[in-house]
Amino acid sequence: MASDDPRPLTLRDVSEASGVSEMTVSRVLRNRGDVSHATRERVLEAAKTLGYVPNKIAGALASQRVNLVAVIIPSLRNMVFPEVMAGISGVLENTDLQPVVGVTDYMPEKEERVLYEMLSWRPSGVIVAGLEHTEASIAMLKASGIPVVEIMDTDGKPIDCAVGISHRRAGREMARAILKQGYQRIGFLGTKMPLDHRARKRFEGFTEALAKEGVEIVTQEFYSGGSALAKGREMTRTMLEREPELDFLYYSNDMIAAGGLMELLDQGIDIPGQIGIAGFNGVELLDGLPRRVATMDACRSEIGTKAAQVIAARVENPEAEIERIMELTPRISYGDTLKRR
Amino acid sequence: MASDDPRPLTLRDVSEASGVSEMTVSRVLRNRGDVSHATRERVLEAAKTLGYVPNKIAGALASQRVNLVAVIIPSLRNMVFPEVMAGISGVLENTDLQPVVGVTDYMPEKEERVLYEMLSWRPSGVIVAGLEHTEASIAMLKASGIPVVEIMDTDGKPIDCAVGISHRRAGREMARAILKQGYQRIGFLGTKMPLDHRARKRFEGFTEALAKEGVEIVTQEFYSGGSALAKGREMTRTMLEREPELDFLYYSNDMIAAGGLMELLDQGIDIPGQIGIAGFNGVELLDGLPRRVATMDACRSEIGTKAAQVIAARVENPEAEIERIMELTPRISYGDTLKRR
DNA sequence: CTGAAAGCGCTAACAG
DNA sequence: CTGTTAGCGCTTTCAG
Repeated sequence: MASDDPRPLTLRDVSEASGVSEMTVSRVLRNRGDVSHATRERVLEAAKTLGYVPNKIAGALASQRVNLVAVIIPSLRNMVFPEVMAGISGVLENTDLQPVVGVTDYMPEKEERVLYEMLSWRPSGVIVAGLEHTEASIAMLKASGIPVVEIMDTDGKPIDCAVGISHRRAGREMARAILKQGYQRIGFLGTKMPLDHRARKRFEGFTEALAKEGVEIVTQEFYSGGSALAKGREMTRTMLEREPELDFLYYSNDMIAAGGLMELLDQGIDIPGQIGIAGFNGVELLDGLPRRVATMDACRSEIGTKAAQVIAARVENPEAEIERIMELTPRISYGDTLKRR
Repeated sequence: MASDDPRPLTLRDVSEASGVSEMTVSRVLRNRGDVSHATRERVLEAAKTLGYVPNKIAGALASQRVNLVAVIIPSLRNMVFPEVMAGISGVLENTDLQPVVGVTDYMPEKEERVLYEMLSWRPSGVIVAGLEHTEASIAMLKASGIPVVEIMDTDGKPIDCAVGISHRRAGREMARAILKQGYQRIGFLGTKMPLDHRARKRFEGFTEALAKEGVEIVTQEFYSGGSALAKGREMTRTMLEREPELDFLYYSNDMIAAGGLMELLDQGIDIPGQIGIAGFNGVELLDGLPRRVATMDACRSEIGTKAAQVIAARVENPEAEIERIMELTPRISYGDTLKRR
């Protein structure tokens, strides 16, 4: 323990120290209602010297208001989510709302637990990644009566409202861009994550758009765990050994694409002439690589920003109109690894 | 709103629905005290069909117990911190404690605000990065009467206790290793972050150990913002143009070291013969690079684990002995970029 | 095994 | 401008 005083300070202590009623002390500390300058100073002085920190638990219970926004995401290790968080924080910093993060590790049951835990603090709103949840999670969210924004994905039916991109469309567009440049023998490299619905949807959109042009993926490879860069490299090597005729590699994220780039360069393969590659996310990291890998921006920061704005607006005015689906449009960045005529 | 019922459910609703007193319902829901099987079933049934989520705010106020651990870190964008978080979560998942993250952006005043905000929820413990805090922050932590673990750094005086590594020592050891391999004309590349005390301490330890052998850094370069990989590359190019005679580059983190590696390889420089390089942190990302960059493990995960264990133990038993400074010992990984005789 | 009463520390709603 | 009175929804404590 940093101190041995067993009892934390209360409003009453400040009240006694300053000779002002608890109620007035409370007013001063919250900047609510009119308080004379003199009293205010006395209270502030007393609070400061005592080192009083208000008890939000009691405050929240009494006022029935909690300035917390629950943010539920699959992981913090994937840079995508910290970037979304940054967008959210940026907006909430200008309000009196505060984000609280929960991590699900892509597990629906864990999401359910985290959600239950979070909702039991009666937050003012929830931002949750994805549109796929357990029935119980959906029931809880619906019953909570607070604004819920599902983020990152718009391919599905939101509980309340959604901000994101269509991953199916993203996959389709990348497929079209690749075909348009004349690539024909395409391999896919991704994560072994049945529960990463967004990756799955991109894959589905991708194969679907290829199929429409009569093209099929030649081969595919999936990984899980480990350094994404190393895995991207390994999978690329394996895949090329098996299918030397490939002329394009589509990676489900930029990190493995970067690993693939390393491998191809090592092998002295001409990019994008002999083989083209593309990833997904538009991560900043790519900037320093020997080639600018083609990718598609996932609009991470905008999604965070928009989601937080929606929550803030709804908290401000619960009657506000709601737009069910806010779809952002990612753009392809061709870089140097997807040839352009 | 996901629902239009204005009033969230209370224990009383479950009590009425099940015909059992609120007190007994509370017992069932918390698994406390003996309740007959029959009553328990009735209560659980009622709670489930109603979709009741307990109100922790009220519970915490009444019981004077909050199962939250405040974790205060400078940033989520630097992979180091998510990894520490993972260590913390891993331990806390087996307790009834829950981490709540606050981000300071390396700003002492923001740390103070975040801390105030967090402490006002009366958490059971605090884990905070670094040993440098504002006076007010220190006062708050001391007055809180809860366990405080300062992490990542042990070069200084902890408020309560600390778990980390000595960055000064880390810098010194790397300097010795470099000198020992015969490198003499050394450049330093780092972040322009006066407030990143750990980076500063590493730098100080580094130059100090060089000085002891009569060696001085030939040149240095600092960056801020942008893609670390790209910056590492740029700084390296700039530095080599200015000082072509350099034979070693010490980078303050692995990302910029990786960027540097890219640049050196591009220029066809022999690594580690003509120029050796080293970074810091031991990030997983390095695994996929064309060369294994020399680095030093920052013990990120262990720090998180240990810190959480300390908190859990102290919450369990507030009288427990405390070890003021728990210093972990990072090891140099030579990789392929720091020659070994 | 179950229930009734009394708060936890704060704020809403009134009175002055 | 300041104070008083009732709770917020739960748990603690003590009686059955």
